Amino acid sequence: MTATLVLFHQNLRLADNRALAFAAERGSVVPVYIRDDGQMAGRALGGASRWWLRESLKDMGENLHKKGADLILRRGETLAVVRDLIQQTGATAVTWNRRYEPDLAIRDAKLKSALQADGIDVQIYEGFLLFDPTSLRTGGGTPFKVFTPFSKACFVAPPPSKPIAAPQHLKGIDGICSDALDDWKLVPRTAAWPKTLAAAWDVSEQTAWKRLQDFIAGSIDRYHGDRDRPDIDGTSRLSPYLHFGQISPHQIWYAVQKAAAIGGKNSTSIERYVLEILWREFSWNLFCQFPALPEKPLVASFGRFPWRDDPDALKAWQKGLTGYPIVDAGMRQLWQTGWMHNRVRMVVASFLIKHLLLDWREGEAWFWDTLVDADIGVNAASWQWVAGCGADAAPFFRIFNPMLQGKKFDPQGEYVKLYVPELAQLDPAYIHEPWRAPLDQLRKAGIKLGATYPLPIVDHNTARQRALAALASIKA
DNA sequence: TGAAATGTTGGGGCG
DNA sequence: ACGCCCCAACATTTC
Repeated sequence: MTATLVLFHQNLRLADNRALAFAAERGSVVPVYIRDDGQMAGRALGGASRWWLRESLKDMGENLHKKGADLILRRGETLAVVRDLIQQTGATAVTWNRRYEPDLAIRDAKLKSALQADGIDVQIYEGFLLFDPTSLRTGGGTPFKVFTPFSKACFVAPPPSKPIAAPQHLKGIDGICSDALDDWKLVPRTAAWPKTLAAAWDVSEQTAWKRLQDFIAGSIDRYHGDRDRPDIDGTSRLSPYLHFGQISPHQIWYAVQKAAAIGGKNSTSIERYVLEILWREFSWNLFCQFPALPEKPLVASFGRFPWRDDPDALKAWQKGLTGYPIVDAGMRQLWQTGWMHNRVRMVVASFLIKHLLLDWREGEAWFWDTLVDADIGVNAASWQWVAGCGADAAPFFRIFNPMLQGKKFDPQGEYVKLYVPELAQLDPAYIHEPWRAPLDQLRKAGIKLGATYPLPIVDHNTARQRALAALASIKA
């Protein structure tokens, strides 16, 4: 029997894991998660992600143990750790699922050649993305910068590989020492956070799969209409599982395709959902082509955009104290649950950038820290999209009106009431613009604007004009 | 995967 | 019957 090291990064699952399957077939399996702080590329794991990672490793460790192999946790420089483990286990092969972050891909390529020079067999498998970002190109051979043709190219590309089952059994190796997960202190910075996150999420591979099945059996049929409604549980909420790999996009792709083939579901809804999965692919495609995506606006003129410096406004946004209920509800949902509904993400992002004129990178950094689904490629591409400086972006002048967005997508104010409880007693007619409510209505609802709930930190019309003027200033 | 400003049309009230 | 105004409803343009 020959031993194989399986390096886990983001594909933290047993099913549809080709690296793990390769190792299992080959002989003994040594599953390893290496915490290499030198590989953070200047960006440490966000707070919510630390919590999710800890839960993921716990769950996957248990699942691996049940199959017969114990997960080894190590901290240190990757090559050194791998060489040490090779020596201890006699492993003759190392395998992992491919990483796409441009700088990590370079590191992995170096690791591969270093190990090969040691005489080790190295196998790298796909898993995180459906389509190889380097292979999808426009007719002219350039990277896609527009979503629609990109998605069309996906549908005519060679189909993604079909998901495979988890190995039946794993043959482990005893006596390899591992760090204790608790010693890694993968905890967010506030003590209360893990509790609220744990109340919102059950982090396991099994849950991810069940969530997908439930979604396909239920709300995917109404996805087209409900996906924009934060007051309705109309989305799959798979994003964090997809980021950490409790589920693979391949599993989603084929499960949805199967449901479509069986029929009986609203086909517009199914297509819409698949397109959302492809937005994730598109984002990573962009990130692979433009490694500076998280830092640098794709549209060069935005390099001279007159962003304001206003720590108080930033803080008000982060805490959900802007005085605009739909914005505050979103920011508080984020803080409490590590997740925010997609429609509201667009609204709060537009508000930060356009109403407050704060740099989209400030928002990106906050999302990175607080989202359990924080994903560098998706986060960067999406913030640039809202800011109007990204690929196929919403034009900058598309400024969301928070009152209209609230009325349109949270018509009864149920979403606002849930996350902004100080407004819960207010007549729904005024819930998205409490400053317009008659005084007696406010009194009846126990609201004193400026005391129990803030007045708007900026006036909508004034802010809108200011944003348009700022845009004009960078033109030509 | 906007919103606001501006333009156009057509019905109805009314002198 | 006619012109005029008002204005909602819709369309187009502009930001």
